[in-house]
Amino acid sequence: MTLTEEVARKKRISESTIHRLSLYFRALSLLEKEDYETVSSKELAKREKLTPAQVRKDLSFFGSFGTRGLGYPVQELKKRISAILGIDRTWRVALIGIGNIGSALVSYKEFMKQGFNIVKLFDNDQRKIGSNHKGIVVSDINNLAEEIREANIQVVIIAVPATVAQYVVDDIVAAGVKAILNFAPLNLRVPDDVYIRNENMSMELEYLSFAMVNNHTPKKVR
Amino acid sequence: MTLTEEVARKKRISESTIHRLSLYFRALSLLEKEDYETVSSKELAKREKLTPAQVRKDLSFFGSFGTRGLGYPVQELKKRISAILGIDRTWRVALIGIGNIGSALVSYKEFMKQGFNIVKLFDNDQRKIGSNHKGIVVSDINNLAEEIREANIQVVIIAVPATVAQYVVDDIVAAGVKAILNFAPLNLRVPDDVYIRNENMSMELEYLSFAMVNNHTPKKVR
DNA sequence: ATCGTTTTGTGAACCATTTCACATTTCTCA
DNA sequence: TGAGAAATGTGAAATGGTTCACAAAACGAT
Ligand SMILES: NC(=O)c1ccc[n+]([C@@H]2O[C@H](COP(=O)([O-])OP(=O)(O)OC[C@H]3O[C@@H](n4cnc5c(N)ncnc54)[C@H](O)[C@@H]3O)[C@@H](O)[C@H]2O)c1
Ligand SMILES: NC(=O)c1ccc[n+]([C@@H]2O[C@H](COP(=O)([O-])OP(=O)(O)OC[C@H]3O[C@@H](n4cnc5c(N)ncnc54)[C@H](O)[C@@H]3O)[C@@H](O)[C@H]2O)c1
Repeated sequence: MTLTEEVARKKRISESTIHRLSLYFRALSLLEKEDYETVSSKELAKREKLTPAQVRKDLSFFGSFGTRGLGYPVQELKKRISAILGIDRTWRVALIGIGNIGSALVSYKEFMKQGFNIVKLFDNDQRKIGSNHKGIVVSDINNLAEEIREANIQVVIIAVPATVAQYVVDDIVAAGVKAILNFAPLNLRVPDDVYIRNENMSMELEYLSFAMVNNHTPKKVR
Repeated sequence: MTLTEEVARKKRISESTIHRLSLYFRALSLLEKEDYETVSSKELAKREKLTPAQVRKDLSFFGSFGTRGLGYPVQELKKRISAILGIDRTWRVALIGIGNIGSALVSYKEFMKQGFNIVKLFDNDQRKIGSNHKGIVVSDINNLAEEIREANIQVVIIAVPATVAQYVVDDIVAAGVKAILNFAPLNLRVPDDVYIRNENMSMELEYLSFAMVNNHTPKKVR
């Protein structure tokens, strides 16, 4: 068990903290490009609309990375956070459903930059199977289990219609995949040892709608 | 001021509660299709991986919609929630940046179903301006302010490269738009009276990565 | 070397959200 | 009509997350 792992278990790092690590990582990437050597919790907070105390507390869960009076070393902190998030490596990703959203995702370069390499595509449409997207040939969903295992896939992105998503997930789980990012708007059943996250775009639009109709003044904006 | 508005102000409804209303709405739509007349907080909770107490508490912020011993009337509750969320009406939406993700979003039927009608498209690429997507002709970004006002746009979706997103947002804000959904991976500056939400896909992948590397056992899964 | 300034790291206090637990209501069936 | 079962609605307790406030550390200027 790594140190980070130990910490995460003991202190029960919250989902919000993890999400904010993503924000810090993004801000640090920019600061690095802008040739900053160090950055204070104040500046980091300002850039992501958070509070300095929040930044320091989040980081303190994982160690003590800063220098009092100076701030945090940009490059070093960025490396540390990427290690904590597990994006200091590459993950082998498969994408299932090469339709509207699937095709967009294949072309999304940010994923690759953060270590998520899409190396397999699957669909069940004969017109799509065999076609080439960004150098990857679309495989037949019927060969899912076999090809997932052969290609050593660790993460699967689901971009199929909601009506078939549960069947597809069942197959993915059976093939041994433990991490799933789901774009279909429904709650998928998976065993306890499989991590699944949902990307639900309607939710954010509905939040905007609620805010407008109710004149909502939330304590915090994400 | 509506009743709902009053409630939202006084009790300071949390972001999590609002997000869960979206989940309830989704579950109720399905229950309606399955011809359920009523549903208990227990069943609703099970379908969205929440607790019955959570469901009841959330709903109780807005009124008392159920019948003891019976549960909640499916159709009625669905209507109530859509009124609370402000999706019992249509919103006029413009989409800016008709690239990979933009094109996918234009074709996404769920938005329309929930009252978000994409009625305007903008881009700055001459090859795209004038082209037709799902019956909508792409406008020149240079006419943004004028056309946004003319078309009475209330919500804007941003799908342009991160490098230009701030400029685009500034123009949108100047045109009087008060609600923005942003897909570019950066924190955009907007005045306090403008609602902005970010859709950040890397965040969820990074969460999965963190979970795998750290053997994370969160209290709650979204 | 010392002083004033800056900024981290972190318990403790505070605040928000979730869960508990139960009185209350309604329904069903005898 | 009454008894038992089901399930809501909601204060109160428990838990979890954020902010405060300050001691400690490091730096730069003199
Ligand atoms: N389009 C969007 O912008 C958008 C946004 C958010 C969420 N989503 C969700 O993403 C999913 C896909 O949406 P879309 O607009 O890309 O739809 P789409 O119809 O364009 O694409 C779906 C793809 O899945 C393939 N497919 C169907 N059944 C399959 C199966 N059993 N195995 C493998 N592949 C199969 C189809 O051949 C098609 O290529 C839907 O669940 C949708 O709700 C879409
Ligand atoms: N592709 C994805 O799956 C994906 C996923 C998540 C987020 N995003 C984000 O969404 C944004 C768009 O990504 P994409 O992959 O669709 O890129 P893209 O390059 O395919 O599309 C961008 C579009 O914006 C247009 N554009 C550029 N400058 C403009 C301007 N000043 N005014 C109006 N239009 C302008 C371009 O002509 C192009 O059509 C990026 O910020 C990206 O990070 C993309």
